[in-house]
Amino acid sequence: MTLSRKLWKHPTLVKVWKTAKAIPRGCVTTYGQLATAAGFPRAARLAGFALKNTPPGMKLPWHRVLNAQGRISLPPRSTASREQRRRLEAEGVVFLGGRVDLRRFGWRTRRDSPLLD
DNA sequence: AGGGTGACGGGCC
DNA sequence: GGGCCCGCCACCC
Repeated sequence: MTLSRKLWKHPTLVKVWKTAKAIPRGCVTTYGQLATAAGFPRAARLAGFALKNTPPGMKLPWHRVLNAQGRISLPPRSTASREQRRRLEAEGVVFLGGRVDLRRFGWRTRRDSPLLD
């Protein structure tokens, strides 16, 4: 939105958006996992940047991305954060004490969690 | 070219 | 568990 349209074609960001689209309904992932799954390990901030600058109109489950503690990373009382929580709960994701249990609802990919599955 | 900034994360107290 | 402190990638002056 606030940034230039040139960003919308940036290959790195495109990969992040594309990966985000694959997050299944009812699951959540973290910024770090999203970045890793997109091919950029240790670039969690990149994932946050990409989501923040998602091209208007692009259909993508941005609400399924939480921080590593299972919390919503948007400003606490903002309409955006409430919207995120509302959407997640509508998919059956449960919040306890403002947190989502990533072991229960976390999206598992082969690449970033070889220990599981 | 270099410094500041994020919807972040992991290591260390 | 909660702060701090860096490192991370890409963007912006």
